[in-house]
Parts: sequence; C-alpha cells; structure tokens
Amino acid sequence: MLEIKELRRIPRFSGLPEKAELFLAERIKRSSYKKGEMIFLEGEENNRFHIVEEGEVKVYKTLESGREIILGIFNAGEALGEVAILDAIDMPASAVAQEPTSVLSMTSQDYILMLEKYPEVAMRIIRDLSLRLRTLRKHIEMLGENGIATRIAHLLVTYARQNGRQINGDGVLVPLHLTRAEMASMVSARIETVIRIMSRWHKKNIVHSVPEGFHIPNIQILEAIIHQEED
Amino acid sequence: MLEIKELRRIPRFSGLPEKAELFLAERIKRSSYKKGEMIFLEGEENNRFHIVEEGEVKVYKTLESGREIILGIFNAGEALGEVAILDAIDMPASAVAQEPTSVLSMTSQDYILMLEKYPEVAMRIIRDLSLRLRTLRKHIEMLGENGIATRIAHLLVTYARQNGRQINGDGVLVPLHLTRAEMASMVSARIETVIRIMSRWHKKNIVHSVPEGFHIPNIQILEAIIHQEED
DNA sequence: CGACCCGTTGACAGAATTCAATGTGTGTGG
DNA sequence: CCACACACATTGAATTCTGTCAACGGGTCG
Repeated sequence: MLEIKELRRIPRFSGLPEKAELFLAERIKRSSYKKGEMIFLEGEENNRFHIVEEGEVKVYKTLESGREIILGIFNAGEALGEVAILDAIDMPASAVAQEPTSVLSMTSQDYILMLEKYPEVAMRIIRDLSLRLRTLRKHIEMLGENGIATRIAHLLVTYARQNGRQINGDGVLVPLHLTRAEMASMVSARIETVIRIMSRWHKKNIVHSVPEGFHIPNIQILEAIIHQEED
Repeated sequence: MLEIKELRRIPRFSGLPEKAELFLAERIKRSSYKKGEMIFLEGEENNRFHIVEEGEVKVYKTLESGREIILGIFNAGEALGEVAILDAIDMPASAVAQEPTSVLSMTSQDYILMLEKYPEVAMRIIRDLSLRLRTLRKHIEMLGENGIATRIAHLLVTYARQNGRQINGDGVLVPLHLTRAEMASMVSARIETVIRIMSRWHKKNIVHSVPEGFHIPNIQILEAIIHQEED
C-alpha cells in the first residue's frame, strides 16, 4: 500500500477528498523498471491504468508491417493507458522504460470504481484526457510539417518547452532518451535521414546528443527552422 | 429548446436520467449551416461544445506559416471541441461545414455544470474522449505511413470502414467530401502529388471521385497498397 | 465576359530513401 | 582476456519520390 504522503506528491492525485485518497492508496501499486524493461504489452488483457512517477516511458505500436510507430514519450506525472480503461479492450499499445522508471498503477476496475464512488475526480480525469488530446494534436502538427528537418526541429522544441532544463547561459538540456532509429520512427523518416540532419546540426552547434538527452545551445535557431528559414 | 425525443436520438445522450435529459434539452441549441459556413473559429472565446447531428464537418488549424492542417472530418454523432471545455481556453481550431450540416451545441459552462449535477454522465464523456483519442491515434498512424500513396490509401480505408456504405456488388461508397487540396493537407503532401496518385488510381479502377464522395470498387486493393504491395 | 476555384499535366530541381559498407562500444561465452 | 555477436551511429552513391513552378481547361457566379 502506498503512503498518502506519496500519493499527494502526484499532481493528478493531490487535493482529493480524504476518503478518495485512502481508496487510492489502498489500490495503487508501485512498480520499478530498469531501462529496456516492458511495462505493458500490446494485446495484454490485464488492463491497468498507469502514471509515471519517475523516469521516461516510450509508448509504441507495432504495425502489421512490423514497423514500430511511437505514440509518445512520457515523463513524470503523465498518465498511460487511459484509452483502454473504459472499454475493457486489450491494451492497444506497448510501453517500455527508456530509463530507470517507477510507475504507479491500478486496475481498470478500481479506476472505474473510483469514478463511481468519487465523482469529484471525474473532472480531473477528463482534464487529463483533454491534455492528452492536445499532446496528440501537437504530434499531428509535427507530422504535418514539410521536411524532415522541420519535423525534427518541431519534435525537439516541443519536448524542450515541456521538460527542458535551462543551463546557466548555455541553452537548454532536454532529458529525452531516443536512439536515431526512434527519432526516425517519431518523425516518420529513415534512420539515415535523421542522422544526416542531426550530424549537420551537431557541426553547426544547433543540437548535440549527450548522455542525458539533447543539448540545445540556442533554441531560437530551431524555432527559426520550423518557421521555414533553412538551417 | 430541444425536444427530449430528439435528444434521445443522439447516442451520446440516450439513456440518461430524466432530470439530466431535461437539463440538457433546456440548454442545447440546434444550429444549421450551409456548405462552407463556419461553425466556430480558432481563437474564439465563446467556447461551446458541439455534436454533429447531421452532415459533415471539417476541423482544422491554421499554422503561423499560413498552412492549414486538418485535424479531422466529423460526421453525425461525433463531438467537437471537447478540448477547450475544461480549461476555458480559446477554441484551438476552426470548424466548417463541408455539407449542409446541423449541430447541437451547449456552452462550456453548462457542460461543466451538467458534470457537477449529474456525475453519471461523466463516464459517457470520458468514453467520448477515449474514442477521440483513438481516432487521433489512427490519424497519427496514417501520417506515419511511408509514401503518400500509402497514406492516402490509409485515409480512404479508415473512413470507408467508419462510414462506408456497401453498394450492391460494386464495392463501397465513402461519403467524404474533400477537395484534392484538403486531401493533400490531411496526408501532408502537395496537391499535385495527390492528384497524380488519385488519377492513376482512377485509371486503374481503384478509387473514383463521385459527387457523393469516393467510390471504391474493391477495397482490398487499397488494403494491399497499405501493406506495401505497390499499386 | 472576367474572376476565381478546382482539377490536371509536364518538366525540372531538390529531398529522402535505399543499398552497401564501416566504425564503435557493449556484453557474452569460451 | 579474446573472439564474436549485436545494437547503434555514420558515410557515400545511386535511385526514386516529392515538391516546385508554370501553364491550361472546365465550371460557376456576378
């Protein structure tokens, strides 16, 4: 059982009525995953609703053709698997830890039960879903960009705005752990194309891959690229 | 004021407690639009929540670059503008009637009020949002396809499965009213590219543009194209 | 008739994919 | 510790796909 104190640290669950907190704390399970470990698998029936407590999670879908398409990268505080809950369908995607990760989860049944017992939380869930919708729309906008370079710029800028940490006078560090293949999948391009763009940008001091993610000395250059002005 | 009978015809609102029905009927407004008329505009503050009763609606966003990106085409029974409701932000997209269209709408305030008074409907709203999430995911999958032809095939097949009407032994009729420019925007390509593909397919008897939408004699051909087998 | 939107076609330049080869680091088994 | 497989990053060259530019036809509306 989770401690109430810990529960309250999760923005999504803070400020709930005490009874609801207790209800949740009793049912939420914490799990830890090493880098590369699966959190859930496409097709699984054992639907759970997850929240990332710490770390980085990749959610993806494998198409019939074998190609993997990445639906999103999730960080602390974000929810996973909201979709499968109400319809009790199989999980429609897989999730894997990109970094050492800790997630909180509860069964879909408990999730729905909570809704029925504590309608006050419905609003919160609805807000989460709306937020997710907006994220997906951003993703679609990114995929709608003209060239691959623009799409990569869009991707990096979006995550930088979301999770970037300012560095003392040296731009932003974006904690995002993607291989070139994963980046390629996200922007719908081939690995080689991504590599060529990233290495060009590396030489031009626009973006650097570092162990912690990406280092962007001057994010305005990327923003300019999105607005068509070449690179 | 809407008649309760009419209200019940909307799947989303059928089977509600009587009080909720009354509450809704009092606040829902029906509006009709001619082809080409705007239903709401990006940036508007007057947030309303809409449901398509009849017709076809295009929801799109205009990027700073002036390019229009289409977020979806909505048909009878589908909801629009769920996103802007809770956060009381401006409408993030515009909507236009592609065909003579009738929509039901209510203010965001009433929508939220309904949630607070009748928590039973929350589940329904959550289900709607989940559904929308799934649609957006499909859209992302489409944009993730390799070539433009594959993306168009994906687009057509998706809408055919959703709204296609079987024709006696002559394939499917998809009621989807898009210009070539709109198709181009949806699949993230240039008009000319779309035209070339569509006219090739027309000659090969794979898809025909008809006044009612698209006629697909044999949808399996399109499905094969999605699975890489050329066209 | 002229303005305008939509669909169409051709030629060409530029972008991205494909194919092939290579380097680098990591972990495993002998 | 070495050999080897394996995952990831990289590069070059050839080919294919798309975007761009330009021009044109048909239809509608005022």
